[in-house]
Amino acid sequence: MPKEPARTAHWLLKSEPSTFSFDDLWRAKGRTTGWNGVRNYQARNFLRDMRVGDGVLYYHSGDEPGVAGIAQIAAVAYPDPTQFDPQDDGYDAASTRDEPRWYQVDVRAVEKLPRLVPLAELRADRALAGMELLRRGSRLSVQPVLVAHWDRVRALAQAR
DNA sequence: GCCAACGTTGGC
DNA sequence: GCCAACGTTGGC
Repeated sequence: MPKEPARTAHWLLKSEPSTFSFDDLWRAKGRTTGWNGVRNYQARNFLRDMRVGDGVLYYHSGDEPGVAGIAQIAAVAYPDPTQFDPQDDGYDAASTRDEPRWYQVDVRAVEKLPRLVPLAELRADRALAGMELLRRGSRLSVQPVLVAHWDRVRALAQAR
């Protein structure tokens, strides 16, 4: 069997900072948390494509939308336990432990950016044209990011 | 299988 | 508060 080609993937994860901000992740035990609660099939499928070490742009939605920090995938997908908890918002009565419907990964904070890179600035940057995040009405909370866009966002964070 | 109604996300 | 863009639900 041929060896798998070297693979570096990059992603963007959205979070409402009032729910769980990048600083919350930074302060978490091991700077790591389980990314649970995803209940969208497309997003779920991306979660299952993730590998340990993949890069993550940590995006804040809400009042001050923008990229807040850099994280990485710390564990590949495993069943999201909240789907089995009737008290949880993400409870899914149709999901079974034998065939779980929803997955999560572990995410670890790796780098505080010198500043939050505002969404408006991303939109204004021609090098980022075509980024999923910038599509009108884009709501997907888990998105793949092209390496060129990854590099560009990180460069913008260092600018000014 | 179609589609209308409804709910949610999230920017502005 | 408004609205665009979906995803889901349920009737038929």
